[in-house]
Amino acid sequence: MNNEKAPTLKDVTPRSQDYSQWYLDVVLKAELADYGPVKGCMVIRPYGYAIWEAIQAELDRRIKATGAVNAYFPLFIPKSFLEKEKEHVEGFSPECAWVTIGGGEQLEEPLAIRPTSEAMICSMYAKWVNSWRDLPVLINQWCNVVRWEKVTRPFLRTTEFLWQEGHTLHATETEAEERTVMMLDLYRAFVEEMLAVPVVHGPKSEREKFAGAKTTYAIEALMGDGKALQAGTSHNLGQQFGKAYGIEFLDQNMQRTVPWSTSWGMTTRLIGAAVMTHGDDSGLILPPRVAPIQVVIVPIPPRKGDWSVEILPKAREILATLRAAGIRAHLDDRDTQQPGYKYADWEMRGVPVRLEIGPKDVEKQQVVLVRRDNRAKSFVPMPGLVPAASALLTSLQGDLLLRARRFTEENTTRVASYDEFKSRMADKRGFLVADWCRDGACEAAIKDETKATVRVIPQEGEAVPGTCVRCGRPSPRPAYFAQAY
RNA sequence: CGGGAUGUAGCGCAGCCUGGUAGCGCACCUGCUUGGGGUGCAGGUGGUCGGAGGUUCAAAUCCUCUCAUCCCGACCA
Repeated sequence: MNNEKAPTLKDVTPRSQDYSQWYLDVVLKAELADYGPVKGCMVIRPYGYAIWEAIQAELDRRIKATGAVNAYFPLFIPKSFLEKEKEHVEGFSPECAWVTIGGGEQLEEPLAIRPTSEAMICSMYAKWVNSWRDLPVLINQWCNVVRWEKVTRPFLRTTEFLWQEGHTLHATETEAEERTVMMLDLYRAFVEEMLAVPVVHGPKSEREKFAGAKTTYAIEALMGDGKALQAGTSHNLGQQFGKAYGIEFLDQNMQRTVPWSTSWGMTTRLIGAAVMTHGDDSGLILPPRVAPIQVVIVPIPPRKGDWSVEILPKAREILATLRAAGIRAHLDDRDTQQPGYKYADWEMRGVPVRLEIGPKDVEKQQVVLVRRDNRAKSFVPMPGLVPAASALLTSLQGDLLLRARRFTEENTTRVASYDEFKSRMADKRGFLVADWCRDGACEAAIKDETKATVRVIPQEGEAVPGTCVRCGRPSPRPAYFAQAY
């Protein structure tokens, strides 16, 4: 049952009114992050960092399950290292931060603060790899990187951000391509299962690919305002980096061979993706699997007398029971706030399930459970609490994905004419599925005229050739277009 | 990096035009009260007015520069 109407948080801009202001409001007021003293550098506060930790824990587990291991490489990259791969340096130099002074003295060679670690890691690989027996190399790193961005937004685009970057070397081109696609699929599954964010996936256009890559694959999610957000990338780097950094191995035929490499990463941007995908006018809605608090217990004091006599002990007992069952629970025992205030407060923070325990419930040996997404209320007998709470969390997780998927589908449109493309992009935006000739000039013109870019070119299913929505030349299969974050 | 806006207490704002030693609401602290959707009352704490320089007897207020944030455009996880 759906109870009271959503009380609008008086301090959060309604999502329907101003999406981007709403986003900033909830990120700040739910205490996920705060602005630091340097432009584009945010502080990730404990509540936001706990989400990142949940993401890290599971993503790390899944990455290791593919055979990769973790390592750590230096933050500083000598200028000459970065310059070895031409396309790569051209792509990244505009957003590089440089250290030129150390210990009070001018450095002989400037050091880049890593914008990504291909240069550093490949240089080390050149020392470590000699034989086909050394392959594959499958290393992942969790770290921070810095990219000097002009326009920044908390989590979505910050000057410094946290991520994982995997870097692999393979003896064959096929194996590298398999790895690239495998990691993309791992990312897709992770984002859908953990963050309940549905994505489209496939290779990028030439124009949108990673600097120096042969092919870039990406997952892209559609946000509530109809703009697409790149949520993860996996690059097939071919032999480019191997050649540039002098990596060679002796293969089984005693031939000196340059290995094929890949790299793949996901970032703290995922937190922004989850916020934008699921939130509502009352604030955040966190997917249970990454929510720092899955169940918040709000004790209701008796009309007369002391809540510490009966209510609080019961609430503590419930807290212990839930925690023992592996549910991340929190007891809000602040006696300075009213229950109603606490409801609004925890809703704003996106806690998936609220548990109310008051005099009436103690009497009836029950608790009240309320879902964050639709505020549906259920009365649960105390003995069945753990299974009921678990089931509620599970179904909420599933429903969030379904709801987001429905939204994405409803805002994905197959367009046949450029007029339709333009009017649609000027109006509701969303994903537009359109045939495209693969010509970069045409792509650039589309961006000029509609602000939309090629997000991915999905490969599954039969290729149905068509004609380019803009110029009419042949198109092997349609691409997904959207305005991007 | 261009165009626009903003910056005064933790948050939201007034004061600036017309210079004269800083105010309101919320939050916070104390006490009582209240408690199943943001209780109420009373009393209190807190600000070198984003920063630097200038004009002036005197600057939150006028001038210059600078930094940050937001919005709109060109480049990017």
